[in-house]
Amino acid sequence: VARQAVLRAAGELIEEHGYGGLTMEAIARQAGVSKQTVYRWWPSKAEIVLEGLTDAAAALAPAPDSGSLEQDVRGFLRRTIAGATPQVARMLAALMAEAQLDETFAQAFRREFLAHRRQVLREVLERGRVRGDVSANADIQFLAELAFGTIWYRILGGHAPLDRRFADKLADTVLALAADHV
Amino acid sequence: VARQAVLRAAGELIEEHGYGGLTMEAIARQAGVSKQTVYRWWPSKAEIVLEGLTDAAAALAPAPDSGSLEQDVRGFLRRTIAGATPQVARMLAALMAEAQLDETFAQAFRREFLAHRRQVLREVLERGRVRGDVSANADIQFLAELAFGTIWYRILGGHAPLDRRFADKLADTVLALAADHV
Amino acid sequence: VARQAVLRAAGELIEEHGYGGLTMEAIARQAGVSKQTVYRWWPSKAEIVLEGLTDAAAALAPAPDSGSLEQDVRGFLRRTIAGATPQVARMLAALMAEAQLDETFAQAFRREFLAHRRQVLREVLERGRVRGDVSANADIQFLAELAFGTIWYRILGGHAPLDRRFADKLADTVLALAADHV
Amino acid sequence: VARQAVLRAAGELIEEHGYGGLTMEAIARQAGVSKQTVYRWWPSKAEIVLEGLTDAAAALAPAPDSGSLEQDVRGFLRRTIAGATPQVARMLAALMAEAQLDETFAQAFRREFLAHRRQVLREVLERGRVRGDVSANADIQFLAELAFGTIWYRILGGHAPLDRRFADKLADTVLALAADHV
DNA sequence: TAATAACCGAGACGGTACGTCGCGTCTTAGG
DNA sequence: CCTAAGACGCGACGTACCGTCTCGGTTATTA
Repeated sequence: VARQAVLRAAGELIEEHGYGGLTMEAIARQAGVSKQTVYRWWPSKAEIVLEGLTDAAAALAPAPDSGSLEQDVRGFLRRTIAGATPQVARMLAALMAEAQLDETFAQAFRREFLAHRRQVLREVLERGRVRGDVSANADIQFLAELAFGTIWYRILGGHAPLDRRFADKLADTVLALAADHV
Repeated sequence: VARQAVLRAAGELIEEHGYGGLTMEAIARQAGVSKQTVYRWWPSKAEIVLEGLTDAAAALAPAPDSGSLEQDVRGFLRRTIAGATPQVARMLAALMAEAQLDETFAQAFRREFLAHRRQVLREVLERGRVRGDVSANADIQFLAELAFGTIWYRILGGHAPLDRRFADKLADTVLALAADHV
Repeated sequence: VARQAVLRAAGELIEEHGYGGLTMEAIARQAGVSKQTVYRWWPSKAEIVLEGLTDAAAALAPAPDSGSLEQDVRGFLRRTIAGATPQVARMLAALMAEAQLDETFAQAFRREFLAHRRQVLREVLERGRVRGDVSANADIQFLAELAFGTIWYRILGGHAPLDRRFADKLADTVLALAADHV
Repeated sequence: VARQAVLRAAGELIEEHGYGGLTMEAIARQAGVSKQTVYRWWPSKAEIVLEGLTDAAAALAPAPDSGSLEQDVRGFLRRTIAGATPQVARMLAALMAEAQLDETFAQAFRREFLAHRRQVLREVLERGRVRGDVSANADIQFLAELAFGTIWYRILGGHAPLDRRFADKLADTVLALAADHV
């Protein structure tokens, strides 16, 4: 349907002008669709971007239990960071920005996106704790914040790349702290 | 002059309606000042908020050399986080959001604010390295990202408080990683 | 549509505050219409007034051939002057003023309004010349200027009424000069 | 003093951008004078233009009694029209426009300028009446309106030059009507 | 010779209107 | 029925002038 055209148009426009230059009018124009149609399916441009991103992120969602904490954590962070291609990173930054501006969207975004991602990592670490690979002292909630915080900081700061080296260094750090070599 | 009134008005309006509800018109109205006057001194609302914040942040700027790495790091993070009162945190979140929307402001903000803050922490750690309190293996740049990333994540996510417990846990973590007990 | 409301509002505001107090903002407000809508249909307030006036002037446009020069001239001037009610006169004055201020509008106004009105009177006199009621010596172009000049002078000067006595005196004068009793 | 600079600047700016593009700010800037100084001496731009014009018009003011009606009338109209150089004509048009926009200025302008000029011509014709060169039937007030109306029409319409031919034709017309060869 | 006043430039200031842009809602016509 | 096309009320944008208001820095007397 026209939904695809809208999502594609939104992606192209973000690529071109950044989220700041993104407007419902422009999306409709670019998609060759009437504004009414856009509003029929999404309440705000943030939701459009969120859906576009969800599609792209569908691949990296699963956090399978490989039996090894290290492999689980490293795999999760690698997949997470690999998924944050420049285009996706821009969209994520846009959503985080929007969440600061629009309290309604903020609640949805924090609850359904940020908390959910933390939850996945926490579950990985919980499994590790059951197996004894995570120290009883380790604050799993804090470790999840630490990991995602560092990732988001690069996404938003744009001062360094989101590459595999970064993913591995982050994994090393999380694993070391989880093992409570601290 | 009228500058004070504008800064105060901006603070009040952010408090009241959030940054999303902040407009140049509203600032001018609230401050009892003409729009022209606002534009005379600041090119965008982000710059107003930035200046308001800079004033508030002037106090926590110094990172004195206490002779002890732990004291320096803990003190720096405590002061940083203590400075991020709810009101200040909202402003910081607003600026980070604006930086995602306005490439011009982004450059100024990233360079002059984010990079500068990292730099202060890096210098603390460099001093520790000279004294031998920081391992040669430790990646100081990464540690700074880790610390600020985690702080920003709480600022932007709003899911947990920016309190002294948090500051201390973060300090513990950074110090452990710096000492390379990993 | 909203066009009618705009034209009516413009008329009312001119009536109330004069053309000097007429603004696009006020027109939009008075008409209960958005500024965008006003600008969608007219490039300037002068064009709005011009259209409002054209509507009002539609009635007095025809200059029928009655077979008698005197009847044609007298009829034309009577209808022209009768059409310049105080309200219409104020609008005409406003347009003439605007034409002095806005060169773009001036060209349209002079060509499409002033020249056109002169043309109608000239045609009446040309018909009279063919019938021999207008002397070969008479300068028809000049007579048209004379007639409209005198009318406009009263419109702009506001020192004397635009009544039937005036129309008839003007008609007498034009006819006498046309007959070259001079 | 600075008054001269202001008057000169106003003239230049009208020449360049027309009265519509004339602003107090621009006059002050062009004259190298502060706005305060401009406001110290004139309440509005119309008054500045009026003064500039009065200076230029000082020469053509007198309407001497030559003893001959024809010479008086022809001389008066020739001098009047010769005084309306393109630059002066633009200023006159500007003032007439301003009078339509600003009721306060309108009263001054109509009373002190328009009425006064008509008065001069009426006096010429009155002298002619005393001498018997003007018919008892002639409406002197109307003749003055006719003459000035036609002149103003050319000034405002800009469709034909204000030259000596025009002045003479107008004089012929007024004289013929005055003599009541009608 | 100094003080004192008149005048000046510079420009900040509170306002109002400008003309444009995007919002989200609505109506209309057509496939 | 879903769509494109786009008019519409709304409200913020950033700019231009308005007329008023200090603020210092001349000149040009007057004491």
